[in-house]
Amino acid sequence: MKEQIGDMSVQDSPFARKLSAFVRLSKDDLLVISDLYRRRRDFDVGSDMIHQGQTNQSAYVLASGWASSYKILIDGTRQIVDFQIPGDFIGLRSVLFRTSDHNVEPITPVQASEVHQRDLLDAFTRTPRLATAVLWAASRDEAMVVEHLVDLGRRSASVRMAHFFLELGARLRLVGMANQTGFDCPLSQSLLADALGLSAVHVNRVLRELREAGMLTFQKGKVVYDNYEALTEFAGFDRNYLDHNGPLLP
Amino acid sequence: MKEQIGDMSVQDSPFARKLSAFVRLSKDDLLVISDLYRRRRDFDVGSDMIHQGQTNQSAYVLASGWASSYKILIDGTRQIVDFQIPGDFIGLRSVLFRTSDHNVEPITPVQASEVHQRDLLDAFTRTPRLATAVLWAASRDEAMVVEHLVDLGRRSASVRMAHFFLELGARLRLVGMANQTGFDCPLSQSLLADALGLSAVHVNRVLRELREAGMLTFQKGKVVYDNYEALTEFAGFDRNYLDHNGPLLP
DNA sequence: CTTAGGGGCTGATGTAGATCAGCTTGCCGT
DNA sequence: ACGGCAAGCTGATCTACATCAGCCCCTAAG
Repeated sequence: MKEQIGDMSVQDSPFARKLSAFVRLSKDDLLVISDLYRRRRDFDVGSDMIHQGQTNQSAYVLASGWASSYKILIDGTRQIVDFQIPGDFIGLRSVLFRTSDHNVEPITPVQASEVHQRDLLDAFTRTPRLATAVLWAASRDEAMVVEHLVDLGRRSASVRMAHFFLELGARLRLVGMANQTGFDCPLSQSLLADALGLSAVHVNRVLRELREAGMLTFQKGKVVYDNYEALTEFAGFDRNYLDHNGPLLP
Repeated sequence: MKEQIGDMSVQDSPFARKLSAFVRLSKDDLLVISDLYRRRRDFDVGSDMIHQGQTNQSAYVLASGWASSYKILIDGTRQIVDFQIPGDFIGLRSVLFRTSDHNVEPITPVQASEVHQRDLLDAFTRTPRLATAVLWAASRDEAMVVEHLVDLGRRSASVRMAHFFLELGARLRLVGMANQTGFDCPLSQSLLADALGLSAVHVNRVLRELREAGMLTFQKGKVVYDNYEALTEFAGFDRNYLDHNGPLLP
């Protein structure tokens, strides 16, 4: 049971797969990971996984389902910082800082492995490569946040939207949940609004715009790339911005 | 010479000081750091330290001066992601990803220690605590980027500006370059504009607004908090958002 | 079957901030 | 001792998006 996650072995879990992409992990490393991985938990929509201000929080690795991490402002509005999909690490900062600076909420029912602070830090000292791997993963997340920052600062609503769906598609493809033609997407228009810094009304109009321009359709929980070429062109999307050419540590 | 940086010992360098704040570092750890720290380089305004797309970049630790990291868009506009002040790590992502996803440019003449990719990764395997420390520092940077994201997504220009100067002041205070009354600030209004996602014209008006409201004055390279209380209130600034209550690893 | 609530959708109106245009000041090089 | 040029500053106009208001449709609960 220790090396098995549901019916797949550790090496095949999205998380280990993602880490292996940039730091080659030994059998021992994988064992340490599988140990971290033991505790499975389920969350329903509406029950926060992590929330702002709370201390001594665990982190999680998402096994299935989608989540969103966000911040609430004094005036009640919120800004979604990112969506999490299977394989993503959740709440790393709330572990490292001891008190969480953001919320994480399931968008669909979620299965996740709980990782305790102590276990994580122990694992780092025992297997330094893992620490490097997690640093890498954290940096990749930061790169995405930076890209979102640029979106909000300097791109128009429609370009922003296009960029968002291209990035999301690229991420989902890495875990086999999307292909060139599109993907299933459980996000509502108001979630999109909170992520893109727009009003829900405007999200609706922009989606129509993209649809009528024959570039992308998002309806009934499905995203379809009607013209991938035109869309990447329109968004100025760097198509290999999530590829990082091979393992860093051999 | 090895344990001395200029005229101060390693433990006193802003970088080591920052890291020590959250991971207690042994004498050995400090030695490894001082070794990383050897290579000193100077940069003038106008000569990029790091630029987008370039591979096999070094990282740097800023010893003196200010820098800005930014991205350029296809249409020529740019978005500044963050400013770096002494003690800050620069270009970590460009080392971990092997090719840089952003630019870094000095704002004032800069002195920095160059850190080679190999040395950094070696240091991680030799002293796992250092890896954890750097992970922590990277996460702290991410937290700031997230805060900027919220700024751009959901805060008005004036609140954004107020928040920016409060955060900057807090960071500068950590390295002894500011106090409660204000600090020296080499940023131009158009740099502010590129950082806050505004036009230079609007930055000017917002600065006037804050000044006339008696909250903050930024003129002739000096920031003065005219009414710190009112300002934090106005910005909804969490005054301990960069404190992370003591070392993570004892 | 009826209703209540959430998501999507649309038109009308309002506004924060961009853009354009120009003017002033200080600074740097010749 | 003068031109050039970046930084700051200001007024007038324009526009991308928000806000407000209301409709339809679907599902879930009574």
